[in-house]
Amino acid sequence: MAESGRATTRTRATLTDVAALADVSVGTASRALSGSGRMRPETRQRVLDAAQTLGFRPNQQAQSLHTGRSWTVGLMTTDGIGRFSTPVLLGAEDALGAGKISVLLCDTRGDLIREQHHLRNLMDRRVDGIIVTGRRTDPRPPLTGVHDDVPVVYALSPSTDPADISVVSDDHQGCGLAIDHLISTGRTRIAHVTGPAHHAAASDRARFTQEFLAEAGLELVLGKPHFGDWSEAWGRRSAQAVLRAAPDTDAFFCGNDQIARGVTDTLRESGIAVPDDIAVVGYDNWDTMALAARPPLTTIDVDLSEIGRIAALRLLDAIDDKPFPGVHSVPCRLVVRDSA
Amino acid sequence: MAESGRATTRTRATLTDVAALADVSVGTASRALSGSGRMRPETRQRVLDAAQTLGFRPNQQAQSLHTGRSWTVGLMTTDGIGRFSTPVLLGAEDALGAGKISVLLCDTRGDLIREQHHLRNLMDRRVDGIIVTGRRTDPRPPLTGVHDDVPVVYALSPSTDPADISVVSDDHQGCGLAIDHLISTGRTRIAHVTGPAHHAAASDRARFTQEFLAEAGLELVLGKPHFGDWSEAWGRRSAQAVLRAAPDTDAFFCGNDQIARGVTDTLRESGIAVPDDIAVVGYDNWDTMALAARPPLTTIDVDLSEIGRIAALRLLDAIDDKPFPGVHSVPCRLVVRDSA
DNA sequence: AGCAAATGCGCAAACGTTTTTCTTGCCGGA
DNA sequence: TCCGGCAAGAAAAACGTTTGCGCATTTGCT
Repeated sequence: MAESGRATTRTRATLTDVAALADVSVGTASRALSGSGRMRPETRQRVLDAAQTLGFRPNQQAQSLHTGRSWTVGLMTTDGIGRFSTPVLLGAEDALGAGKISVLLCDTRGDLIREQHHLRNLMDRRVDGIIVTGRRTDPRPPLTGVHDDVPVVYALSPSTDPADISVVSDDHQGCGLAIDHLISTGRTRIAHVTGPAHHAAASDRARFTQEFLAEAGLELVLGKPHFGDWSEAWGRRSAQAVLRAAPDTDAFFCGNDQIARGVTDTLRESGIAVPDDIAVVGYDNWDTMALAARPPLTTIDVDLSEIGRIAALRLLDAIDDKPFPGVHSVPCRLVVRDSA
Repeated sequence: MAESGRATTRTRATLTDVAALADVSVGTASRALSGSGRMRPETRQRVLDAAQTLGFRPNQQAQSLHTGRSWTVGLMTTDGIGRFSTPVLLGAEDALGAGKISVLLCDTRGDLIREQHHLRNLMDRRVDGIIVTGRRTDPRPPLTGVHDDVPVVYALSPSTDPADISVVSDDHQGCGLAIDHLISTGRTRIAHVTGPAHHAAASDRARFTQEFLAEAGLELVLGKPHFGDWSEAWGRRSAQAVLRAAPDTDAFFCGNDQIARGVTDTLRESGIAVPDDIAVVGYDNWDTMALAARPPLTTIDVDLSEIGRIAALRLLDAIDDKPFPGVHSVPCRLVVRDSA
């Protein structure tokens, strides 16, 4: 690489160098730097100075080899690093990086072979723990081949094994926020448009929505949720269909922001005022969608980075031999903008 | 973690264990497994069998400590892990993971303190190299404090130091694709709407666009590019302004897909047919935008994951002591959909 | 003054590999 | 018979730390 100017040292100083310069043994140097052990303040200072002048930084690999801790966790994301895993990942990285733990990124692209490959790699590197995250909220089978003493936390997609540690979004509470908001602003004829029924994120939210409505003595417009896909196009189409079949609808609660945006587009183009005539609530609080919609969407923020953060904290607990098994739910927040 | 069923071994087998089981010395065991050194085939087989039955996997930390290579590279992303860095990151991870190299993820959130913190961490971990990526295409100052023998590759945002290794998108060629396409489909009154003038991505593309038009004996509608921000709202507003001032405009070339989408929305709502009356070309090929627009956008694909891949390959070269300094441009692709 | 206790620090083992050097036994050739 | 050469594998050094143990030297107490 051999650029001239900006470099620091040509060969890195080792503890032996420091010890030599301070005229003590390596053991003493080590203790001086770690602050442990008893020694004359003057000696300690001499070591500190030596380390300073040599720009000494301990070799993590050597430390890890000795202590058995790598100060590293694996972050497996099962589908690319999409819109959902990214904030989770960042939340985790943030919480872990605050300590001296680094994150090894592994993307399996949903491929089991790749997952195994990465997993072996992580084991070989003696990671202290693993966080697994996926795009879907559907439960996933637990990782296989993880060594006993390496804890695993599942984020976003819980493990199918309830004895594992999982951190998920509280869809139930999220739907409650949305429905409460709509009802408290006087809406009673509420439609629910969402993604494919075979996605947990769609079917769960639909079920919760109906439960909350039932508690208020209401039921969905047309009696049932509208399953489709997560796209704007589906939002546009379903809005048309609902308007035709139930013109007195006064609110749409949508399974995600893209659908919600599609719905608002159809409404606007049909000359229906949002939220005056019909209110629209989205889900996810995906900025680019929610803010660009006309009007900007009132929506449920899933707080993905908080999920990542909690997952990291639970992992740290488990690494520290104080695991909290089970499913941990992270509450959502209602973000009120102009659409409801 | 103490689940019962799925585990493998309670304590991991070490090379010493393998050697003991095979009744050879550790040195011999090591050579048997690495395939180097001469020995009786029978002995080698005995070691292989022992390793197999014990499920032996070499401890990477120990290997690294000895060989001085960590088989690890740092991936520093300077602003969250946004829409731009993510594909770059994945491309890099893919190219590196193909070997046995793992990726350490560091997010600086644009904070210099954090950058230094992460950098020290990476140095302490003896990474073999570093890839730096940012959201903007503006050049960035080189990393400071990197040890001499650790190569760095800058992806997406080039380093201001031309002696560094940078991999960027070929904006010049990309603009050429767009303008060629528009001209070859008979457009001559082309407007350019883009982001803030102080973003290289905006000013560069604007300049290149004008150059290509000039080559064809044309110039921009209203004589100059329209700088604003990267939002749909700006796309909508500027489209209105352009239509008012230059009603004979027959094409919009936009600095990104969000602006392009805003433009198409305004056109559609003004009763102007896209692309029959006016063509629209975006930039970035951001699926969620380009596909959801009406009509779906013809746009320039920046091939971010290829940038990541190339960056990884250049880094491997440099790690291998065969660096190719300078700026490497990755060509864009024209994706033709329905808007032009 | 004399002895126990405390202090300061060096020595060496250990972590799990790889690699170099050294030992042993065997064979063939003079 | 003796020795050179060679093959197979053992032993040991090395990578850079941390840490238990023990040896001096100092301190404190009678």
